[in-house]
Amino acid sequence: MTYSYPHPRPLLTVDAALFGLDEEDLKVLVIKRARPPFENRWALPGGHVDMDESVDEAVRRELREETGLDVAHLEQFHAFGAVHRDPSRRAVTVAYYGLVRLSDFKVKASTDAKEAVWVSMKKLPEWALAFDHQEIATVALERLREKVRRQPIGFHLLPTRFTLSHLQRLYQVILDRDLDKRNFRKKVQSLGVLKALDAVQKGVAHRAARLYAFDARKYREASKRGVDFNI
Amino acid sequence: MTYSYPHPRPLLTVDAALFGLDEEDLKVLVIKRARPPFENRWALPGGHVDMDESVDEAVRRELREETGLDVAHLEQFHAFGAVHRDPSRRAVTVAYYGLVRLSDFKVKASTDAKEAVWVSMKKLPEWALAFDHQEIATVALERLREKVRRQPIGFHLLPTRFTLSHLQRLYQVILDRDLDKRNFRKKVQSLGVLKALDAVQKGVAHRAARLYAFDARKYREASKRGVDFNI
DNA sequence: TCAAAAGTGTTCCGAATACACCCATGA
DNA sequence: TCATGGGTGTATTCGGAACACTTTTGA
Repeated sequence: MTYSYPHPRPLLTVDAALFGLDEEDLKVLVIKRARPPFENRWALPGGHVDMDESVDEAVRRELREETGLDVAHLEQFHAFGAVHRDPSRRAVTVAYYGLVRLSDFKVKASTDAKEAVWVSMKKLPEWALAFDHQEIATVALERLREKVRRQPIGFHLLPTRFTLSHLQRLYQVILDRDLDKRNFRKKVQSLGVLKALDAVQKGVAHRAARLYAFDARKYREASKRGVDFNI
Repeated sequence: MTYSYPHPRPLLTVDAALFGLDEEDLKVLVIKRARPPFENRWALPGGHVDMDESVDEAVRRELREETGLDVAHLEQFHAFGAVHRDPSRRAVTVAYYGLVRLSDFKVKASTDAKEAVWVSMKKLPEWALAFDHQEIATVALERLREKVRRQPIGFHLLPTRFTLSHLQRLYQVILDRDLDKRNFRKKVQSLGVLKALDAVQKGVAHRAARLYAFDARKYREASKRGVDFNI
């Protein structure tokens, strides 16, 4: 069965730069391609847009199929449409970035056959990603940087219970600069989207820090009246 | 001649919300469709992406063909991919917004056969645009609002020589709120991207205002070190 | 002389920044 | 007892916001 059209059509795909944070760095998920073009090379997860699904649905389906992940925050940011970005055919891709809790992912990864690796954004060039995927990931990070200063979406990268130091480290890694501890705590607590828990860290070789959780209800309220997270 | 593929492919199009400012309001350009679907209805300019051009090139070509315009600032902002956004076929569009100097356009419009109208953004619903074009125009304006606060791209909507009151009005119309005259002048002049000309308005029934021009060289310098136009 | 818009400074307030020490805990 | 990170407050600076009157010009 083939499908014919009076004019040639570019292939329409979706790709996603999924970000995760571990002890080391901000990571992006790449998977090994099973098929040409770029067979056995590393690429961002993604695939074709089918006729009976929206573009947003397509990227969620592909992520489910290729990573088994449900992504906390997924956002379209740019369409990449250079003529030869895929050397083997004309393909235009709509790109998304997503935030993943790495603590969740580690479990699911073991149940999935696909070869998937979290790569430090700093080391991305060494991986020589397929297509224009390095550019896509780089632009994705730029957009995440902008977004994270307007909305506290960074929470989605952390475990559900986290310390203020974890949160500060998250912003330092994304923004690639140091933040003052006292000012950061003042600011983040003034947003009123954190819930202090009656619990502290366990198993650390120093004073245990209080645990906090992201309060989704307070956040939605705050979102409406406009959150300013310009740290 | 037809073109066949092993899987069905959505049609890929581009559309542009071109903004212009006149004495009355912020306007968006709509053109009357010559062909189905939505024949004789109003729609944003746009069309198919050809195989031998990038998506960015496609939108510029379509604008040239349909409006004869060269657009000062043109920026991709979102891909719209709902399944039934085009009721007659599966089509995904990459949307752009652009800024046009209406003073220039008026000349060119007369040399062009196409039926094109500048519609006030406030009256857009009355025009019942084809497809999801009203949504596209609305989102475009939201993005323009955000952008105009980070980069002084608004200049592209004004004649090359303008008064500070013109500029203030521009921002008031885009942001849909009043601005304080003294604060606005302080702020915009502190950006250092304006060049005061040795000329004043002519033919006004009140004190003539000084004319200014946008200084592209100073702007590029300012852009590099990061412009903050948070008025 | 009147109407209409041009042009111009100061005060106040809130937010961002800079900055250093003691505390609790487990090893 | 020591190493490690947790936790806390104040003073200063800067930018944003509020605010009203005089000047110039053509009709």
